Amino acid sequence: MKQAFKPTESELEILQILWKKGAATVRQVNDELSRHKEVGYTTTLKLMQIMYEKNLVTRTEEGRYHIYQAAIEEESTQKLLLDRFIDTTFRGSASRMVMQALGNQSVSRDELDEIKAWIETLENNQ
Amino acid sequence: MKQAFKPTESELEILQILWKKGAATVRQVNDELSRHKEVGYTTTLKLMQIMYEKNLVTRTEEGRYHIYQAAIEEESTQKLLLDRFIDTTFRGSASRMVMQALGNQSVSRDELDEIKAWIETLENNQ
DNA sequence: ATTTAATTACGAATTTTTTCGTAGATATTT
DNA sequence: AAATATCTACGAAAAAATTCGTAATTAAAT
Repeated sequence: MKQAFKPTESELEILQILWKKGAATVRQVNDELSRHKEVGYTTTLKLMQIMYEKNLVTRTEEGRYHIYQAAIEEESTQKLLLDRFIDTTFRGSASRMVMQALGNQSVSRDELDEIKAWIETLENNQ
Repeated sequence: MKQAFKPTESELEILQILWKKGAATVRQVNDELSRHKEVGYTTTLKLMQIMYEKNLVTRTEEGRYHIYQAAIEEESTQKLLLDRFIDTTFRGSASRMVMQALGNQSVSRDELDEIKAWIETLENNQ
């Protein structure tokens, strides 16, 4: 399945919630969104309808509700966006980006160890 | 220095070129852009004029030309955008993002070693 | 000196993204 | 059963981002 599109920022926020919850109604998504910003119910609804048209999400009718699910995988979407991001922001250099990210103290020692182990795995498989 | 804005995608492309070249005319930027996509001279010009108004770039008049330079630093801009990107795309987990990035074979063995060394430096300084 | 070419300014058109009001349908409560 | 609440559909407005045509200016070429 091809992914012709880039989800917009708002769409991505919604996808995140769906990825986390697995499935949700518009109401649930909107409640979740509302924890971080002001956003009207119909705004979220409309966005999710558009995403449905774009095949970014699927939905099933459950009585009078629509239950939505993400139609694209979290991992492959992340990969797609990551590639694009590295291109546009780091002139294509993944390693420079990684080193920046690691410097930003948001990464704990345990995580650093985990990453180091991961690098070693990669090196051994090459 | 705070950066209230997010440069748009198009603006970022232009900033990249300015960061690389140090300084450039609209013509030079447009030529560079044209290597990857179709884009009219006046389009680039307009974008750069807008960026000038937003103080994303500075310019000096050199005879009849305008010489443009980036007004914001590459590193701090990258940091800002990276943080935002990790938030929106990786639910805030830098390490997950890094591991994705490293898996995407765009990183050579040398770079992996470099990153490993960098991690060790970080760990020793903690 | 005229013509040609290159540059900037300006304004507007176009496209994309985001937001929201209104109406109709269905359930829930009183 | 009337009133109230909740949900979806639809359409349009608003905001943001992108593209480009035209005109004015200046330099370069003939």
